[in-house]
Amino acid sequence: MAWQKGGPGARRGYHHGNLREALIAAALELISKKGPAGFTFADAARAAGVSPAAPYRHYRDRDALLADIARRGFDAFADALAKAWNDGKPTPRAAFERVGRAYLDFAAKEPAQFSAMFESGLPMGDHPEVREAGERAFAVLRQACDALAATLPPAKRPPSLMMALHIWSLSHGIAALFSRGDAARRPIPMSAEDLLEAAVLIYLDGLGVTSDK
Amino acid sequence: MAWQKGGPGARRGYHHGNLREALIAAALELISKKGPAGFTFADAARAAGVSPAAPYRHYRDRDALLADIARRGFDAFADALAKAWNDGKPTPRAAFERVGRAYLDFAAKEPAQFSAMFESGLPMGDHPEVREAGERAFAVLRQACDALAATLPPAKRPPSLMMALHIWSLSHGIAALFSRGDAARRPIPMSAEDLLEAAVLIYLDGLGVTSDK
DNA sequence: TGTACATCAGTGAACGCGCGTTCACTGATGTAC
DNA sequence: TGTACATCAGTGAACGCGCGTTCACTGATGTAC
Repeated sequence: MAWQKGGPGARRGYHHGNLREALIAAALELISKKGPAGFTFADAARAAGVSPAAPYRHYRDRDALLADIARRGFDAFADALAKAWNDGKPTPRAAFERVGRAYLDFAAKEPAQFSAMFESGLPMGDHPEVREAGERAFAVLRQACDALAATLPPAKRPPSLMMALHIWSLSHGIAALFSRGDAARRPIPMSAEDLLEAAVLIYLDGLGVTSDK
Repeated sequence: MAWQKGGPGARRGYHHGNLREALIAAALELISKKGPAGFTFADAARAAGVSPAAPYRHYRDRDALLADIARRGFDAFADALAKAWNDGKPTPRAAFERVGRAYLDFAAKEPAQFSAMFESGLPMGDHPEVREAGERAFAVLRQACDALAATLPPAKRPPSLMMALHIWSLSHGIAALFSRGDAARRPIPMSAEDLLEAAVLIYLDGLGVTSDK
């Protein structure tokens, strides 16, 4: 909760000072409680403690707010994946595992952003900046796959785009079904992280990536 | 469109005769256009050509209608998967591939039902019959994994529950990201079916299931 | 085969409610001189 | 350092709208005798 300067006790006056951020925080809170369809523009305004007309100073409509949340979510997601990848150190293989886990971590720790990113139903065509942010996140994964594929002899080297799509799908499926933090989650007798780790292990074995690489 | 007896020209009178089915059909139509959150009880009534009060004769509220759709979706899904499995004939391996493709087929051909099943945000706790139908569908996949695992020597045999969760997650991820029929779909340079087939191939290689089995 | 009656599955009018949105406004802030 | 003024970011009242839901009702159907 980063309010404006002045510390926690400093209550705002007529001007909120940070309404944009406050609206986003409020929307995330509401999304995590009731899903991406479960909040209204008026709800967000109420939660931020302003009049229902105030949000219009910052967003054209509810979809614009949701799109902004999704875009920021993808940016944070890309950052988290890039940090986990850490240029493939110490080995591409070890770093790769970290990327997969970072995917689940994000879904588990930021279910609201995750929802906004993947389940908001925003038409991608209407929000190119969201799609582009999503592509940046995917590019990190793609890069990791490139590096990992490069450890294989050329004859056995799989297309890194396909690899990336596989890992993305697998991670996304696990996250969507088992790792999210809300009521739609389905219970399983193991952790989502372990489930993904085992799957990636098997998948890489199938590709011929040796474990000690 | 199975109306009541009498053929296409037979217009109903005061009684609709098949309102329950008509409401479901209308809701599916609306879901496929605007997502599972994109329709109201009144919308469904209007689309079915009845007064806004009529649906209350059949469903307590909108969620009950949505849950019924999800339950029927899972039932149809389980049937489709079971049909694809076909008792593992001619070989477990070949049948297994069919099951995966059936998963994608369902998502592609019935995006509205798929949405209602996985993205409606219905709390599973409030709708046990939906959860149970989902479990029946999963059981088909589990059975297929059992049969496939049994072709491996006991020492190398993976837990079939884990296998089933892997394949389910992978299929679901691909379906959710690339195979659905709506605007949220992301474009990729290959078909979802081919993507899944390649992933399953690699995954099974990793497990040591030989292709000719 | 008729008829009386119970039940079912609709109607349509009405209601309260909250949402989205607009509007003229005004307090707070920044800046030119 | 003061002051006048433009701009920004809020207010709060108002509006039309459609939704969810209830209600007394009524047409259609099924059934007992």
